Amino acid sequence: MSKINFTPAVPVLTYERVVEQIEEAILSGTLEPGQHLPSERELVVQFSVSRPTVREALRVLQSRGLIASRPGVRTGPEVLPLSGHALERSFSTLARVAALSLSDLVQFRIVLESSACRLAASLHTEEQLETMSSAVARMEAAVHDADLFNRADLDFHAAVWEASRNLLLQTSGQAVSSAILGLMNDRISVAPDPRGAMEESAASDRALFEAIAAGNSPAAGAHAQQAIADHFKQYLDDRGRKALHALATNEDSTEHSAPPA
Amino acid sequence: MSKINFTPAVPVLTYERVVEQIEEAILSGTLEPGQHLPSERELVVQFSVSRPTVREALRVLQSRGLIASRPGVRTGPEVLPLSGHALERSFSTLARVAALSLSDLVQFRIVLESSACRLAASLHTEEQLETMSSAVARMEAAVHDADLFNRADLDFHAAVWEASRNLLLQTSGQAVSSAILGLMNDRISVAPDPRGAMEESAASDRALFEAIAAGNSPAAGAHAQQAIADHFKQYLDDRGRKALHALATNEDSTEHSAPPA
DNA sequence: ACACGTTGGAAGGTCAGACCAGTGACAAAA
DNA sequence: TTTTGTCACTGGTCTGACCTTCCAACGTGT
Repeated sequence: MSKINFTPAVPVLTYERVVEQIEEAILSGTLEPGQHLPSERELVVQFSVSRPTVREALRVLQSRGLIASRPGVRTGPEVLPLSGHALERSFSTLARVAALSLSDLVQFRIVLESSACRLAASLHTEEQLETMSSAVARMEAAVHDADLFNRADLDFHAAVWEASRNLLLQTSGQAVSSAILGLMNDRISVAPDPRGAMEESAASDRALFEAIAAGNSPAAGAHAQQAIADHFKQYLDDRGRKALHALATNEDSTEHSAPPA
Repeated sequence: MSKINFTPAVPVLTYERVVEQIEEAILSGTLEPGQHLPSERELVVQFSVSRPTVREALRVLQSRGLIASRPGVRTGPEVLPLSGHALERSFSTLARVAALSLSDLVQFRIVLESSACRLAASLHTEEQLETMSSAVARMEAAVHDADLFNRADLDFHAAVWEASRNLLLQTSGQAVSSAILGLMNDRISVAPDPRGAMEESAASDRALFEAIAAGNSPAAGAHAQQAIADHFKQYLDDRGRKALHALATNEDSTEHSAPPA
């Protein structure tokens, strides 16, 4: 009556064991970002495997964004700081294959960013508020220069993400934003009315900033949702628009300060 | 004074070009899940590169969850259906390194799952409602059997994710849930009071189900948030608890139906 | 005619050894 | 001191080989 459950005796691939050991060393902090792995030939000796095996392992780690290697550098492959790069690629891949899901992607971003804004309103520091304030000011001053404007816009949103104090939310949000940008660039390239769009965008970011600064979480969340929905409305399908009502914080909370039409 | 700008003549790695071509074929649908790539030796001929190069490319695609290869099979590497596996790994990796972020992970799940419940309340189909209903009933009938109970619990949540009608939300949510489970297993293994916990869990899922069935999005979102916060309260840090108030739908919307204490 | 064991070839996994094109530190030359 | 050239070593790629595993076709025996 003993409940022994034998586990399948799956063969363990050699390169996988190399991956595991190196990954463990990186994730556990034994190898910190900026440090370097031994050279491939040295790893061959240490793991007692052949160079192709080591290289396959390094390729896998590379594709996971954990290391980077360049030919000629004498210090060996470098351990990278952990980034959302792999996460972003996963989002893009999923978005591309899941049929017609730019709408889903936008909806997802609304969920993430409005939550981040709620959190930011509640948890922000003075310093982060400074950063946001300066970024919004730079946006308003740069409606004539799309390049400067976009940079300030990115800075503002980055500050909001950071103020949410949730690294996972921050990384996922930025990854999904990048994924949206990437897919949009594949379909449409220019905005019809740059100047007007920038002014609208700056105004909505200003309103969002003030809600965050005031610590008004529901208003901040509502503003973020409205801003994203306006900005990407051409990409939302019927279901996406219907979903907005379900996501609205409460029956009428989006109306206590009308955003610019 | 001409403005010629030479672009950097970066070397393009051979295996990367192989990856790009195969990935493009898969993502564009030319190669569908279940189909097979040519064998490694055949790819060597088609790409005019050596076998190690082909193998490195295949390893990368494999680590991205796009293909799978087994020795001996005569049909070549198989194209896999796209899954959130890579996404889940990304979440787990991020969660593991971002210091002490089980709290962040739980917070993130609250954001995703409460949004999914809001959407599910608004967009569910009759069939999905059936599935949820049956799953909740099975949970209530299985408080004596942890195994059966957990399976029904998973079924219920899977149905909710599916009813959100957002594949990205669904995949991310399930990925983050799996990541939480994985990390919890590393830290603590048994619940102190299985029976009581199961009854509580069943009751809160029942309440959640009724809110969804009634199409009450705010209530569904609030129930989900409360349920997850209760279930993982031991993993939430101070900031996480404070954040709950910011995420609460509105000043008092969580109180119009008191969840079980 | 059917079922069953055998077997050969093809697949992926691994290895050893080699060459090339970069890199970077150091020494020689201006 | 600054520039230039050298050279050892790196990663990128290739060749060719061997092993184990798998599967399909074959040839048995019933």
